[in-house]
Amino acid sequence: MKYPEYKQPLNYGQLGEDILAWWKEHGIFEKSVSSREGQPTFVFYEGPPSANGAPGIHHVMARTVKDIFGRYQTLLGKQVPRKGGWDTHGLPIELQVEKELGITKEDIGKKISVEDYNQRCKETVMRFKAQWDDLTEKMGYWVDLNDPYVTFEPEYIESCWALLKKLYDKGLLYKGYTIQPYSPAAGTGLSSHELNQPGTYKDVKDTTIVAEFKVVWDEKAKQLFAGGDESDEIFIMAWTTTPWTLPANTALAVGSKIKYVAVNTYNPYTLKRQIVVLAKDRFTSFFDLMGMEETVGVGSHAWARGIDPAEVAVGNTPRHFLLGNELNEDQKNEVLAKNKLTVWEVVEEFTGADLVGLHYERLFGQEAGFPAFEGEERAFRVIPGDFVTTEDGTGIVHISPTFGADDFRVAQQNNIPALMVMDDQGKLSPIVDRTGRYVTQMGEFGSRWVKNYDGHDDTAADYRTLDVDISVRLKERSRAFKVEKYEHTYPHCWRTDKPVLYYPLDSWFIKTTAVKDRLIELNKTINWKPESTGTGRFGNWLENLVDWNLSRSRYWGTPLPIWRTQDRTEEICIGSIAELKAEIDKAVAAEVMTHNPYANGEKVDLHRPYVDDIFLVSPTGQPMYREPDLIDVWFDSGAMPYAQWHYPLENEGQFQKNFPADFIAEGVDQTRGWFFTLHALAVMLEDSVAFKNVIANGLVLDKNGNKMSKRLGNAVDPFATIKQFGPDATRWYMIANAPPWDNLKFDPAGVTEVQRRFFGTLFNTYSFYALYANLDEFQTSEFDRVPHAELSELDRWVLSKLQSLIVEARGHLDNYDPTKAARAIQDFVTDQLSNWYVRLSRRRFWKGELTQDKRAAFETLQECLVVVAQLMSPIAPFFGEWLYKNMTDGMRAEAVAKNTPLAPESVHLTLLVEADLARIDPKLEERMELAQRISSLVHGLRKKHLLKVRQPLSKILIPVFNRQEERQLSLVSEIICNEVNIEEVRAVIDQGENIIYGIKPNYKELGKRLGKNMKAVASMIEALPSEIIRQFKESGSWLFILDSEQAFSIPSTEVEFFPKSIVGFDIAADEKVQKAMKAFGVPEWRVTKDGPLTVALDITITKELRQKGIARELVSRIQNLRKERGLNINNLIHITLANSAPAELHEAVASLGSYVREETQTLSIDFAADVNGGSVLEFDDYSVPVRLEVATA
RNA sequence: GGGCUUGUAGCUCAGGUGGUUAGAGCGCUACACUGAUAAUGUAGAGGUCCGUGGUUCGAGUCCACGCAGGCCCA
Repeated sequence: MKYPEYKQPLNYGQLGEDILAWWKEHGIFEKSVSSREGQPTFVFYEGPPSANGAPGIHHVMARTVKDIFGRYQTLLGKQVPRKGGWDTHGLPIELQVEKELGITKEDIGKKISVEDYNQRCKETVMRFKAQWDDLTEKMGYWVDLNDPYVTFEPEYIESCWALLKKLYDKGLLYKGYTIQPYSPAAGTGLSSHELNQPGTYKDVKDTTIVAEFKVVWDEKAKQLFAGGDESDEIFIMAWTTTPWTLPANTALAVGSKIKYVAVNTYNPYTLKRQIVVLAKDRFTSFFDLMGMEETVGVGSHAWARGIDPAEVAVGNTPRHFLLGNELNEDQKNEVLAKNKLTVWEVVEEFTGADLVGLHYERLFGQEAGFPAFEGEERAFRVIPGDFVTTEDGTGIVHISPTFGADDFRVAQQNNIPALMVMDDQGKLSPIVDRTGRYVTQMGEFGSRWVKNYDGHDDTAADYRTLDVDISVRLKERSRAFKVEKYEHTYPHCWRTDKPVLYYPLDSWFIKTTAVKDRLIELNKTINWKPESTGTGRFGNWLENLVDWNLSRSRYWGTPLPIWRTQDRTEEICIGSIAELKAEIDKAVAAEVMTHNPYANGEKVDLHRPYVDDIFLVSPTGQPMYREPDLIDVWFDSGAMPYAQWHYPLENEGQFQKNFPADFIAEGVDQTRGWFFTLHALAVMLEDSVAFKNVIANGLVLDKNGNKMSKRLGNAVDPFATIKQFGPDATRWYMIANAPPWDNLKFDPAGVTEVQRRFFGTLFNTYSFYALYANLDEFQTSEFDRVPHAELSELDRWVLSKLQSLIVEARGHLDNYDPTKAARAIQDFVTDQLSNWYVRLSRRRFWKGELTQDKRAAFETLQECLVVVAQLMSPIAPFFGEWLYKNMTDGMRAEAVAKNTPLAPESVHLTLLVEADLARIDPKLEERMELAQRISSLVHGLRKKHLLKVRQPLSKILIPVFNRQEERQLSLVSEIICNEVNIEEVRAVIDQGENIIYGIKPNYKELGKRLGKNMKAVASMIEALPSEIIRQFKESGSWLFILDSEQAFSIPSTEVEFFPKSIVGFDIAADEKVQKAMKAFGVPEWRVTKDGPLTVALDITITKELRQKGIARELVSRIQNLRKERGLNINNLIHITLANSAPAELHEAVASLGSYVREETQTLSIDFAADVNGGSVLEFDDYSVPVRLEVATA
């Protein structure tokens, strides 16, 4: 059986399709799982994509990463089940449906029933499934598409319910509130989508206030204001555009790194002396520098004309000597002469972190008739807030946890209570009710509207907003620093045009904070690629964890399985369909429901609206209604380890076997999505990680680094790409070009390059092998091979490199670094295998009979190709398969009969070779590298001095340091000779005085020991004359005296010696001198060096060499002629050259004719007067007519 | 605004623990080679290693502060 041969260029797209068809026909994917039955499992979780849009090129990237490790682990012998999945719920689908129907959320239940709406969602969500499946196949992503989990199926939802109930039973599911945009006028919450409608943000003029919060003079305050005492009234200033939230204030937030100052000054309204605290950067917004230009700091001060500091100096501590407590009328006018305060003195400076922990007095306390509240003792503290800036205000933010999302979050993190009061029904509520007015308990402001929600004529002269009244009260009490109208943009309800409030609305939560420490602890056991995503992005997220808000007020999703009585005293969490049915039966019995809709085994749909029509009955006989929320879709996907098996309702064994995952991979944008929900649920439900290894891959951008979008037209079509370049080049490019976790700039030119450089080279190498193996009708066998010890130096070298490659590639893949693996494979194939091994071995493949040496060459190359096929197959599954099959199909029958490693019909069913460490020979690899470097240097010399490679030269001379190096060199000298066409490599060993050395300090060693004296000593070393260098080298150390003071003995290990010249010729010698010497028969040398390696080339061309050169020229010309004529490699020919050829050609044929004939498959070379009808051979200096005749066989 | 991340040749990327000449591939230019030939070899041009400070005898590498791009969060 012959090795298949192919025409150039290979059609890679077609190759992909052919292999795909073959896989399908032979069920290779199924076999790759079933053939590993009983072996250890490698668990992989598929992060479910949503099929409501067409797949893009970035999906090819993400799925290549996933696919690589499934295939790789299969090669290692593990069983890798890959259950596919679809994410089907969520807002994007709802929005798409609404867009297509031309409706809004408002219309649901009116223009369209919830039932029809959800039906439409269900149809929409799988619309692109066929395209997805198609891409999955074509790109070679192996995942089970026949039995995927689908999140909208009743069994899946039921599992989610069961898990929710588990959490509920553990007390981890509770109802609380979050701060959301709320329209009191419409009485409804607004989604961020609604808030982003055009025209909702409007410019409005509001009363704003810089309020003053009085610091409590406790230990912390004493520490911070060391120079002050209790009589100094110290205030923290905070600005707000919503003064109505001030009575709900419970904390003040500062930026930890922001600098703050305390300023001794006067209250602008009451003119009482006071110390105020604000951000240093905001100082000049409130205080006039009075002509000072320097930056303010402690001790900076200014006072207005007419105020003599001595006159007012009655302060009782040294810090306050400038300002007195009272001002006379003139002074008051001075202080207020400008919009900013003109009398001030900076007394302290600190960072926000210093301020944290200060206590202050409640602005509207019980003494003023405002209500007490729960947790009050924990309130009124300064806390850090990451959102604090110094762009406006005072650099200190007033926190009211009930009326701001940041406020709420930062309060929760710092254990700050919200100010809640009991409403009429005995329920805790914020100080503003749902209609937008203060609750009655709010003292003098009770029942006031916080904004104009009741339709007052706000242009009337007597109209006073609550904001204004609160500000007036604060001014009177010396608690206001600045009150002014301020224009800013503020969101408004798109339906009522009234201002939106940020308001606490009911929500269900999972108490993730209860397991925060465990989440953090277990996260540390996860192998994140890249590590920084785990420690940084994910780790920080866990450190700042808040409870998981599950509630979504939507239609298409998993409903919350909780039913409650109207008075909220009784509730039930349903954990299964069976339980639901049982509860319905009870409800029917109690006549809460008329009948059980599931009684007769009808198909259960747990979506809305069906579940909303189910009413249950409480133990006390009250009817119970379902909490109307849906749950966060991220719960769906985070629940897939359980719900994909319908666990915990069944399949416990399946679940246990597949939990946790060994490996998952998704985009880095999933960090707080899927990665988190998987982790959170696993920790809460199983006290375990959900995945042990994870790759968080980056984005795929266009070639200019811009995000791809259909709108911009720069999106790359994955189908077209795969068709054009084939799946393998596409995958290989994506993996080899940049690590998956970096963003990839997708440039089709890069795919072309990969195709040419890597796949093209590999294909050429295969074609080369196939061509000559077929000519010799050679077929490798797994047995009966040339013993390793009898292989040539080059064979053993490439096999050593191959073993090193196996070690390296496996190591990288074990470490989840496919990029390094791909690059290592690529470098081996292009640089080592093709450009060195094959190039230098070509003759062995085509020359003569099938000798042992030729067999050795075939077997070596065969082994390399088969191993490369295996190693590359996880990344380039189609080409790897193609190469494997081409290389081994002819051996299959025997392999199957003897059950050898090559028995599997597909590379993806094989077991990956282990490196044979005994075949790794570091010395051999080292000397081959030496040969490569020397060859490169000689090529360089030839090029520089216009000496064609075809012209043989007699020798090169290489100085070596010792016998060991000499031996290394001698072992590869033949290879060097062949490669650069010279006849001898001569090593010159240091024997006495024949080599002159240069010297270079080893800065690393020297610097370590000498420190700052290093430079001086180094320059002394460099200045050493060559006689001293020789003595230094021989004695092993040398003494250097610095400034006649310090002596340093430098051992030879701290310097490097290198051969500078060899006695007999000199690197530095002028070429003219050399030419003169040539006249006296001295060989002419050309010398070059690279680091410690020096090469001298004898460029003398003797008559004999000249003849050999001509013979080679002749061979080359005849070969060209053969090719021109389209002759086959095994055609024999006769050559007739014109008599007119120069004498040297006659002589060359006479002396080297047999060599020429052998090289060119020529039976005879003759000279004749007449070669009519022939061609012309063009030599450098002349041309010769020639006639070529094909010998008849 | 915060967290994370990236910034090295025209382009895509390498550059353990700091060490004095910063590399590769592609592209470009020139030359060479020619039974793997739409391949290959050699050489050349091409760099403020994002910037500014600092640590150090010595910084692409370590530290601080910035700038620019990206992602997530607000």
